[in-house]
Amino acid sequence: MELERATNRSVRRRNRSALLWKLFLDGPLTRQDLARSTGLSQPAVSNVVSDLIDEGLVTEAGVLESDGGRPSMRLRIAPRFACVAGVDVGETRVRVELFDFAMTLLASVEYPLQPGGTDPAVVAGHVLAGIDEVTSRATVARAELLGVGIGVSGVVAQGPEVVVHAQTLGWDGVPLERLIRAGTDLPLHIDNGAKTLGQAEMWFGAGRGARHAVFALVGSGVGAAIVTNGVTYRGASSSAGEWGHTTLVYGGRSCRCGATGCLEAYVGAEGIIDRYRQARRGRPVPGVDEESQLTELIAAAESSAVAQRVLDETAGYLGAGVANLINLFNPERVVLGGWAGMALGTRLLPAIREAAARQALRQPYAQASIEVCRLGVDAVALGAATLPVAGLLAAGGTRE
Amino acid sequence: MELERATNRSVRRRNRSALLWKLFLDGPLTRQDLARSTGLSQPAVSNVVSDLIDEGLVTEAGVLESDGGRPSMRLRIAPRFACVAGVDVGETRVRVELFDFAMTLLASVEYPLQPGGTDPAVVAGHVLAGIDEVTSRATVARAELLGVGIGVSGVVAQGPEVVVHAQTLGWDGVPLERLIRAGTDLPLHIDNGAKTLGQAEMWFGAGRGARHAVFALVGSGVGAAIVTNGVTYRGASSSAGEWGHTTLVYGGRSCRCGATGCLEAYVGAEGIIDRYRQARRGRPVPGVDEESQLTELIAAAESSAVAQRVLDETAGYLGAGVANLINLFNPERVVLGGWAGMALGTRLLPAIREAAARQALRQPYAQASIEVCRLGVDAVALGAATLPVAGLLAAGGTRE
DNA sequence: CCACTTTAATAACGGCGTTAATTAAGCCCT
DNA sequence: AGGGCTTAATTAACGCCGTTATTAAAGTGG
Repeated sequence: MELERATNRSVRRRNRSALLWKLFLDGPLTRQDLARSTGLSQPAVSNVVSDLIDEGLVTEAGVLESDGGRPSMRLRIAPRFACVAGVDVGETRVRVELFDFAMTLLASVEYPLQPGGTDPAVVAGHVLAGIDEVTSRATVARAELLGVGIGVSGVVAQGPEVVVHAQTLGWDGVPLERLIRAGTDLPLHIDNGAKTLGQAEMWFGAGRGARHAVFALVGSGVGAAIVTNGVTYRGASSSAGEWGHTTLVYGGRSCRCGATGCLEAYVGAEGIIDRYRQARRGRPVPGVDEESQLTELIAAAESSAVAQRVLDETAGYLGAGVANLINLFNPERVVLGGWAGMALGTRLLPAIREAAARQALRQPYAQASIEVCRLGVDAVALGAATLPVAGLLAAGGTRE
Repeated sequence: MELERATNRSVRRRNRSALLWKLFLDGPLTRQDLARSTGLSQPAVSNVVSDLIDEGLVTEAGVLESDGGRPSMRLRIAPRFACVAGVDVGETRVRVELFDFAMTLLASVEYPLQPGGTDPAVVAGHVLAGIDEVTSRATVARAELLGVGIGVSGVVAQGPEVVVHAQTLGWDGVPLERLIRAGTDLPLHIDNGAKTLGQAEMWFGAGRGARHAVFALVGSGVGAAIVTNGVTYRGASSSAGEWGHTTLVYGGRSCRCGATGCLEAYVGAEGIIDRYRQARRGRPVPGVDEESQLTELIAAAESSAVAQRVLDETAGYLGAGVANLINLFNPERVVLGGWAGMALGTRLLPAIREAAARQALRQPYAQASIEVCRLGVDAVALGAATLPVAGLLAAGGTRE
């Protein structure tokens, strides 16, 4: 347990934080709303709010209509208070986006990556160039930039210095933080891309309002973000949620991670396409890349029994994988995302639910709804950008 | 996020809680120790401590030697402050234990259960009778009893009223809380037995000092307790950690839960023995119950290649199951427990580690140590008894 | 017995939320 | 237009509680 000590000042910090979170997620709200929902007294709310307004974190935004009685003032997070950058280091591209404090997109750039091995220094260069690019396009000064959040598709090990392991990028122990730090002194928040996407869905998408949710991301790789008690679960070294490499078929297909029977080897885009190829007795699947091949498979399922069977099997594997998440985490919500997950989701959702119902225990299954994500793949950058914001809100709006 | 408001009073409650936890887990300690470790000023510590002493929660316990300077006073949780009862509702017995506030065992009783279907009312009766029995044996008055913690082997769904689903007991939706509540007005804390055992190991056993740990329990059934950030993770309806019914062998052996390929069907005692029986071409395994049959199997492995192979396979399955926990939770520690887990553990640990290393991702695997539990099977009751204590400590020592 | 050291307790101070009482700012009705 | 009513926001008095600075207590060693 090991609680931290509390002082009188920490009371204020905590209440500032509570009001800021509330306004950020549910705003605009009136002082009365805040008092009611937090349980604070009205004077306390007024006091804190007036500080927040003075500091530019919050602004008044028009009065509400009233039918008798003084009309109440709507309060909201000040969009102009600061900006944040969000970066998506994906398998095929680096995408940098700039947001204001209300998470409105101000500008974005994208740098394609060569498939296969990618030089970490090149990626770091793209990140730095991207930040320069979006800030200059939106004419945002360095001082207005609160921080940079970076979502990387791979295992992001937090420690004294963030180190990234990403098989699909050919990275093993890349000190990405150090590489980027060399070019900027902005606060950096580096995290796994699945986790940042989960964060985005949590705040603005299918996760809103849930305390316990699991975001199952299916793309070329397979990962998950686990939100427990409203907070992304990271584990000892921040690599929790590696769902794709859990064993689903003991002794089964070999996976690029070196193990056998991993979920990813069955329901990752590559695995699906490879199973389809095998079902076609080795005939290659038409399409220039995995994305078009998967589209081809889904289209073929309308007429081809073989394609249909492959999809059915995919739903079975995916459903069992989801059932494992439900049994282990007992979430209120399971959200299916990732580009392949979205492509499959709408079509396979009933079959996935059915398979999950078969494999999960009844009680936790009944507690969980299984849905498709709302925000799409670009949400990795949005979620990454929430990291500095979350840090500031949690600290009560004071940059330490 | 939704933080709770903070008031001046909550500062004191929080600091009381911090000092109590510290004393409870690491005591005895001096006021100076407390000030140093919590960061509170010395007067604040003295102030709070003097309240706690007045209220009987803490006692002074002798002075420390000094070589110059006033010797400091050792402080400890007062063992006589209150008592707690811990109950283990297992598959074969109900065990009730009574502890003082320092978790020293004062008395215990055990009531055997008929194998197969068990009447919930009978169990509730045993619990109530057990509480009467241990309190009268230890001559503890009702008012001294802080509460009762109950660990049940099954899914314990927290809600407005606790409901238990336990296949091995033949229970489906049993309102155990209501049944027990009918016979007592003591504060009741009902939880899954694996979780209470994990709690016990966390405070007094193999989990001490870890922030992120997973307790893998293997008995007749298979379960897990997941501790994240020092707190047992419960999920939306408190049924998180149902590791035994995660799919490990897609389409594999059928499990008593109705699904196929569950981990429990392979490494639960029943599953192991059944696999051994099959390997012996159907010849039954000698032994009157699962426990002796498993012992027989382990003994046979010394000379029999068949038995050896069954154990090796068990280690493989178990290792893969542990690898899944490591990939998903990224714990510092994985603790293997349960009666079958302990019987197998010492012998199979190297093979389990090896299998886990094969199936888990390298980075999270390297973060996790895999160990055997320290406290044994009776720790379910001990862990259950910690529940009322944890509640009191978290509330700063005030019964709400 | 006195100098020195370390622990524990007081005292003065300041931050902050709470309740109760005002003040502000609108609607409605005559 | 202007009182009466309602709701929002601010001000005032009060009390809790941790902090720093100071003093008292309780030892050792020469």
